[in-house]
Amino acid sequence: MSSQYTFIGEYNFVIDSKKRINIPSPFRKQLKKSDNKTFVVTRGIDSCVWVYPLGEWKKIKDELSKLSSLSSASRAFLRNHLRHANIVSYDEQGRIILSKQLIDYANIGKDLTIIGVLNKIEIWDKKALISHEKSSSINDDYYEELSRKVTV
Amino acid sequence: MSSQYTFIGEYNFVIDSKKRINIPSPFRKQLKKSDNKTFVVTRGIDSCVWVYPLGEWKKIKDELSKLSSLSSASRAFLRNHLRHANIVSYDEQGRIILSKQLIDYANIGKDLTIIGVLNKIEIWDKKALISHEKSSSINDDYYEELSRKVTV
DNA sequence: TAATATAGTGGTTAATTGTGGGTAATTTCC
DNA sequence: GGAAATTACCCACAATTAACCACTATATTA
Repeated sequence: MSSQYTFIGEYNFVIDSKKRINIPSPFRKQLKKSDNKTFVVTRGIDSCVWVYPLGEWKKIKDELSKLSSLSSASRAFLRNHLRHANIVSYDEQGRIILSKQLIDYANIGKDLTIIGVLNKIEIWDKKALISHEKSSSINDDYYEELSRKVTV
Repeated sequence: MSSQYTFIGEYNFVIDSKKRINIPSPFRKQLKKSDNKTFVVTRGIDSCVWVYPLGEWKKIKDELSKLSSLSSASRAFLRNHLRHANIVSYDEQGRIILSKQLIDYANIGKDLTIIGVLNKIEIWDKKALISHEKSSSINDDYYEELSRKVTV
């Protein structure tokens, strides 16, 4: 199940007073017509925000749809994965709006670092990312994540 | 057989003195013309209220009779929950009215948390949800497995 | 190099959303 | 039946959000 998207590179942007965040133009250009200028944003594993193109998120949704509400573990899992997600479209200028919850979660101040991670985009508070890198093993996390992709 | 509805995200609302509850606007916007601004509300399996768009509800009802794969206990369980269903339409402001029975069942006070769970919507008492999260012990292995499956 | 397009950022205005009430119609109860 | 409570159907409004418009800096093209 290979992704059609290849988001790579790093960008430094700012968030404005209306909580609008620019999605780097090279990323937007990769969106399909069917993505309808729409992303799904949610909590990342570290204190960052994950951004998926709508089409990519639909794959996740399809997996989630298979889970039965009769299982309490499934219910808890669904809740935890869905409640922090938002569907957002970008405006004429290419910006999306982040919810206050996600901004708080990722400790987003003014300066951001946006990173392409293959099929998804990560939004970090600039300082938070730096200290996260220092604090230890960002590389481990990525390898961990990559290993998951290859295994499946 | 995936649903046409994709309710996701979390909203914090209040219930007013007339027991009216606002359905988050992004959820209402997903309703089809044929849903006729109408939901079916019923007891959730956890102590929350489940809300289905009318069309989705009909599908679920139909499916239920075909679900021979489920144990009879599960079917009985589900039927029992579906039995307490009410049909409600939302008013000009987008609010539905909850029956006293459902309010009692879900221990609904003033502050609510509404969560989109794909084809249905859950209404929780805010505090009740928090304590439910704390108390419910999830099977870590299973949870881990799910998250591996879903992480794209 | 001048002209043109694009990308990122900032504002203004108009519409929407969530919440609160009021009043008439309906139901419930004695 | 009539009083009391409940429900349905309106109207109001502050706060938030969405839809535009504008400007600057960089890159591209002729």
